[in-house]
Amino acid sequence: MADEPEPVAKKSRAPSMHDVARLAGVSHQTVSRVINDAPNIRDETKQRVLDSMEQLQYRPNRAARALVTSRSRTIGILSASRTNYGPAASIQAIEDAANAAGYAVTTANIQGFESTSIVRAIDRLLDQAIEGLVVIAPQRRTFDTLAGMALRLPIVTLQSTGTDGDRSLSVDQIMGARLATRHLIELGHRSIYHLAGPQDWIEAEARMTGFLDEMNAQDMPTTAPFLGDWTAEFGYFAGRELLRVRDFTAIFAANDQMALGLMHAIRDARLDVPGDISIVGFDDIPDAAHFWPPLTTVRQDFAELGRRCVALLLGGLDAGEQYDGIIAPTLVVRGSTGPPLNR
Amino acid sequence: MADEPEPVAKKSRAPSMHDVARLAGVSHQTVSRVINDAPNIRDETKQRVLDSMEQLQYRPNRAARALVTSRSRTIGILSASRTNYGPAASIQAIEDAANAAGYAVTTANIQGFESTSIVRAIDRLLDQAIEGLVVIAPQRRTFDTLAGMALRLPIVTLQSTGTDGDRSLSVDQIMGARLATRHLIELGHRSIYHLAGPQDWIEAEARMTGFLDEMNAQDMPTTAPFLGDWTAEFGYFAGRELLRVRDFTAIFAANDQMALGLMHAIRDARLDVPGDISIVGFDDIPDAAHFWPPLTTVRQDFAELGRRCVALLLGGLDAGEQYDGIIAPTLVVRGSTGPPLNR
DNA sequence: CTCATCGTTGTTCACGTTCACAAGGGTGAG
DNA sequence: CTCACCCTTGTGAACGTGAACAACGATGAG
Repeated sequence: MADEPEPVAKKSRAPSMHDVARLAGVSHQTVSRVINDAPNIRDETKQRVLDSMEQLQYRPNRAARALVTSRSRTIGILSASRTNYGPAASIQAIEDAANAAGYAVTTANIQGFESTSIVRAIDRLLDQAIEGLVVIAPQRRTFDTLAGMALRLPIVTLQSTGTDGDRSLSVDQIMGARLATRHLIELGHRSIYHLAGPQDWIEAEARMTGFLDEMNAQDMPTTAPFLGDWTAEFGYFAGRELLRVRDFTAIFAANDQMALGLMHAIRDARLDVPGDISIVGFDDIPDAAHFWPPLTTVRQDFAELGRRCVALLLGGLDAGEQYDGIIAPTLVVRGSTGPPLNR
Repeated sequence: MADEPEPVAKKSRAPSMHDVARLAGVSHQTVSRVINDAPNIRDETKQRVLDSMEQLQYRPNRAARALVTSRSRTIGILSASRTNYGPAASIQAIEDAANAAGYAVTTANIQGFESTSIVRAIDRLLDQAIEGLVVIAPQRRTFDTLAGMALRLPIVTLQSTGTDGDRSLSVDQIMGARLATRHLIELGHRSIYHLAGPQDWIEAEARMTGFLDEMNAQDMPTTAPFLGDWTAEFGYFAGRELLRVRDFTAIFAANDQMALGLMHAIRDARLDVPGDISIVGFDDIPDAAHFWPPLTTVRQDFAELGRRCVALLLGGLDAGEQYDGIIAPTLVVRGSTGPPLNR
């Protein structure tokens, strides 16, 4: 354990500001000024510092900076089911935008359904000293828990909650659902089912609301929606159930995966889509155009959503921007819908 | 801007160890010992500290800890195309496992195809002072760039690179491809095409190798594989191209999305899957069971992969475990394959 | 020529934690 | 009774950075 020679490298430690300063023949504060490009530095000095940084492969120590400024420059994302296309695309976009703004991103996933799992996830984010929180694809319970924790953080949610406390930003799910429903009605369908998302999910509720709103607006009789779990698997079994009665000519599924499962069940019953039954989905995942038949669905611009989300979060608390936080979805008509022919 | 009263709260600052220490009537060091549960603390003292922490809602300051220990307890993930199911599932699993071990995770995404983009992504991770790096779904170029940067970090890649420098862990892509190919041969197919992934991708190469190996092993003639881009869209157009000649009875696609596109093109040509043409995919994404027809494919256990990945990274450098880093994939036979009937 | 001012750079401290070491009190052996 | 030792706790320094303030030289006005 005696002192070792260590000819060139002084320590195995990463170079610090002081090392750069020494090499450049200035004080560490001057180096700091160069890094944060403060005004009033002589060009020649600045260049010398930059050269030294380059030569030493210097990297600012984020922890030290965070300590002294008490700013972590980190954004937290709280999400559920991040293997689904929508959340994944949103996370991606948020991360890109955050990085561009010099922020890092950490994510935490809600594992189960109990609220302890939610608390744990938020705890992990708080441990990271996040400066802002984005909530993706949430369930109502998430918000209740969040509200109960009384966080002192800017929070943006990617789905409108209806509550006023936090700012939200979302694709207008209700309008999307109305577009889908109206499309079916205009094709001549009179008996339309809705295969909804799970109870308690904000998005599922909004889509269901949109469906019921439009049906009522057009004086159409409605039946109670089926509650699903977003998976193709569930769509398949729901389809088999529904086909026992078959008192409908169209189904609006709350997402593309369930629509896929539905179509599977319908084909199994030797019925035709859209001849016997029309199907509309929601999300426009990349695969939807190649389902059989290609799926009519509602497109959400996840990337745009992510970008605006970060802008909202980092743009500070400039209110007023709060209410253009709604992005209009568009209907994409493909082969899975048509007039109710075989009846 | 005058001083405000602030009756109760001394500062708006978060409570620190000293605050806890003062409240509990001990020194900050004792608090530190409680947090890191060091031995030799009287139970009564410990409890008093815990109570104070609870009362003040104390949270350790990660930045301060990182500064003094020079350990960030953060793992970096470098990924490409994280909206795809495979990478997304892997990231999820890695994050869960890392969190369980008390580590945080940051991800960086390779945006384009130039190596500057790769360098930038790694730079962002290094700014976070990551202690280990996981590389997911990489292209060869990623590794070249990585090697050029000579990082002093433990690196684990989720796909075998063939190079010895870094430790890798992977589903055995070659074996998976052989399973798929053998299945087609055993069904009686003699002319089989391979729709491969993009050039330069490790996984794509491995699957192609597996395909060619098995074909050669069984003395089957092979044609040059088609190179795709993983998307259903490409699969669709590739299918249209291939069907102009139609000198084959089966196609092995390098992933499920391309297989989906292929089946779309085949139906458009009024041909039957599997009657006219059999299709095998790769990945077993959750939707694959509900494609039409349900897709025969190769299942990879992404979750297991992620778990082992973190174990490998954090388990330190205990060599010897290095070579059980291969997870066997399994073939899942569904409706998209059958004997070549209509010929 | 003198003094104020501005542009540039340096000095010192604080952030919240862990580490190395020291100090205090109790216990047991001789 | 005394001393050594262990258990428990405290003290001071250090990590790398940014903020506040000070200091220095040059410049320009009077």
